[in-house]
Amino acid sequence: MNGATTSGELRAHNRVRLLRAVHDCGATRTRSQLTRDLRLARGTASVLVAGLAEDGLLHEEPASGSARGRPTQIPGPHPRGPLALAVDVREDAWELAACELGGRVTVLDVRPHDGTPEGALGPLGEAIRAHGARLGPRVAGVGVALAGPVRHGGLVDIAHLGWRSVDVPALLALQPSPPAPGPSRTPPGAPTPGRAESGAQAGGTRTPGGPIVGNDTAFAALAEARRGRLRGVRVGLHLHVDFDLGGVLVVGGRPLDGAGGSGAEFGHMPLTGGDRPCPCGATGCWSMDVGANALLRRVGLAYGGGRGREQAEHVLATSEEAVAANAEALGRGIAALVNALDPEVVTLSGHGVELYERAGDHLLAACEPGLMAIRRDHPPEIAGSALGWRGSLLGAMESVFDEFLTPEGLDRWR
Amino acid sequence: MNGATTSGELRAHNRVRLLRAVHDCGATRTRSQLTRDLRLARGTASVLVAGLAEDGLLHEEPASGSARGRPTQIPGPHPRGPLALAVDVREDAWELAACELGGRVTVLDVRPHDGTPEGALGPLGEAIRAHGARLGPRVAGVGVALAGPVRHGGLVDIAHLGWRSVDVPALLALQPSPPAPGPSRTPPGAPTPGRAESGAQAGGTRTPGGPIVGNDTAFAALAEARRGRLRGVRVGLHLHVDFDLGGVLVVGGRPLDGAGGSGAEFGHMPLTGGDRPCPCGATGCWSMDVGANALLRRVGLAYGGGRGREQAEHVLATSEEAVAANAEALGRGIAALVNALDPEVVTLSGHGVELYERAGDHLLAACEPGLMAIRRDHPPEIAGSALGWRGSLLGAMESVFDEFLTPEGLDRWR
DNA sequence: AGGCTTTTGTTCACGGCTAGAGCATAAACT
DNA sequence: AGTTTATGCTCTAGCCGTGAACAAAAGCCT
Repeated sequence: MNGATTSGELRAHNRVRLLRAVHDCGATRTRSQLTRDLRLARGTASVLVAGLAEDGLLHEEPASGSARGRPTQIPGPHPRGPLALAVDVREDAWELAACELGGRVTVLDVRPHDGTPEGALGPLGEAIRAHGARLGPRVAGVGVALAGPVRHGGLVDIAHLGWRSVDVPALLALQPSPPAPGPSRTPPGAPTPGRAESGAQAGGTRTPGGPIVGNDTAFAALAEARRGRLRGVRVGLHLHVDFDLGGVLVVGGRPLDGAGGSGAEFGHMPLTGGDRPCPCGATGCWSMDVGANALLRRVGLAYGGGRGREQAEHVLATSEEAVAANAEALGRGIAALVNALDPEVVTLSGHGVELYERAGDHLLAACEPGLMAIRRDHPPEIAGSALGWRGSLLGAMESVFDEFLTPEGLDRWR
Repeated sequence: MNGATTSGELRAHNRVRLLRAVHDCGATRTRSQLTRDLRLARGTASVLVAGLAEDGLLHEEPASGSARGRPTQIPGPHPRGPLALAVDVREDAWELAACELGGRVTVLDVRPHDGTPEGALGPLGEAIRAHGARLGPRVAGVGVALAGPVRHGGLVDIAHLGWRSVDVPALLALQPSPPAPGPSRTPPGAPTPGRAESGAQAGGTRTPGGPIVGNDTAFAALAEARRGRLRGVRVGLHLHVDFDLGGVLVVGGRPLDGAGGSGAEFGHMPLTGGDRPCPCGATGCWSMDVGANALLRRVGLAYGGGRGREQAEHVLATSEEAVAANAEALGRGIAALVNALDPEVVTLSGHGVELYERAGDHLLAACEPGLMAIRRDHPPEIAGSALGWRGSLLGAMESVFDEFLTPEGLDRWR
């Protein structure tokens, strides 16, 4: 990603590499293993670990198993080290968790809400601020997953809930308060040297000092890339089925966000030949034919507005026909995307896992004829998510650590 | 991209950065400008330039304009420096060129061919070998653009020409001959330390020691990203219209290739609701409705097989109706891709430029209703390519320099 | 139990790298 | 002709990772 050009940046770069390695393996590997993984000299690793422990970023504990030589230690999260606050906001409830380096999750709060921006985000903001005050400077950042396209700056649209350009950071009241008027330490005209200027995040967008707001599908894909079925996969396609369908390409371990921050919208391509108007404003979107809303519509029940999760699950469990129709629509769209993008693996999360388990044959049968001949020889593997419904929350965490585990992020730590 | 971890890699990394900067600016910037661009100390730049000149990679010439202080020099290609051989193979002819660092192109040969693999690639291979022998060790690599999906290893399918798994490196006879039996300097079991193992290229695929074979659209997109309208654009969409339609996403300056090397196939998604079987094996592909073949079909002329370029150009110039239909199909597909991927700019090359000039209103009118409401506020700019029909050739060059301008690539230079 | 082997952590001299200061150079400006 | 300005060159200082030598801490063998 980056590249050090001076000796000083070298050190910073290797600190990041080491912390990232600890985080990515879930704090399971020993110091000597990490030394080999990163091709460091033992002396270098020694200095790095000592420095990071000194800075309250790492804490070594004895490895449990015992081998032949001198016992090694396992670097893990420091007891007073950085925490990522992660939130998954669904159409009907939200969940808030604190995550250590390495990925251990502690759920702090789960609450249902009424589907309005204020009803959902007001209490959530309070909860975040309360926990933030308690945890103090340990909070390295806040990541928020939402079930709709997110534009840069944190503006969110959830068409079927009636959210239009909802300013999530503002409603969460997590914007840093504007600088108080009066004498300032730094003169107003002074440039801020060495400050990273990119606000782009893999799967999320950040207002400076505020939360990283991202699409749930993109975050689920990010988690899948780091700790799930897409780990080590160079090009993967992740599809998240909830009330509707989200899809995003994962390249080199990160989901692609678009120019405006909202790129995880494969669901809004007309891949299944339908002509039904979509709440998004376009027509015949793939997303109209896959997901809980499509299941409910298929059996003639009311749908939309983020209601009916139980009913949809009932349909999923009982209506062979509705499930097959959903799976077929899913398969046809997958074929189109596989043609275009040639992913190595296609992963399904949310209801996608059940759709694939219960009607995988329908899915594959609908996929096959849509593939180019050259794709049929080596079609991508289609697999259920390894993370289930937890993906979006984990992805929100990863987005925070992605920003923290950089030379600039670490610079801000104490 | 990469990241130095030791002091030695640091030097290699900075050598690459400097050469890349020279190449990317087309050898137009002065040494002092480059020093500032790369945030190097003047002393460091001095050492680097001297080293690169010593190695026959760079040659400084006095800057033409004159300013106040001591005159500075412009680093450019060394007269005996590396050359990229670049080839654009179309359905009916090919073009071979030699390219210096900085991007100056010297066309070496242009020849029509009969559309068969042997007829096209046999003479081309001869030409490449002849020029390769003449230029000797200056040849840093060979890049070949082809009008069809390219799988890793250089297997190419051009459905409408009847090419099926054509082994391009073999037909070009550019595979390195197997090592001669007998005593070898390096013992057979000895590992090759520090050797890069990835064969993946942005927009191309390489057999070790052989040419980099890539899709023409992907190469055109690569060129557009480096020297055209997509320069500096984080997420762009490039569409190349020739006999049919190719499309690829450009992220961070490089077109996305898929897992198997062939990712530039947005043309083979069913975006326009057609049901015509496509030679690719799928049905209703977007590519059926855009391009020279679609124009010819529209007016009832024979099409396919890579024939009829002149007729298609005539239709393009005269048939308002056929052009409008093409432009509308193009617009509808663009809307779908913009929804899904949120590009900052959409660029058109090949016939796409003329389609947009002659029927831009039809294109935009067909695009608009397919967009999500949130995309309509800030739709991406749609622009003709800055490189015209030269893109694929230039992209083939860039793919060679992308591989050469790495620490490993430079290591192999003398 | 005691010595040996194996593996890892620690320390330190060494070479390589870039930054930055000071000086030399070469043009334009006055 | 002297001054100003921008750049190139040279050298020292400081930082970094390497790798070797040594210390430490466990298992293994007799």
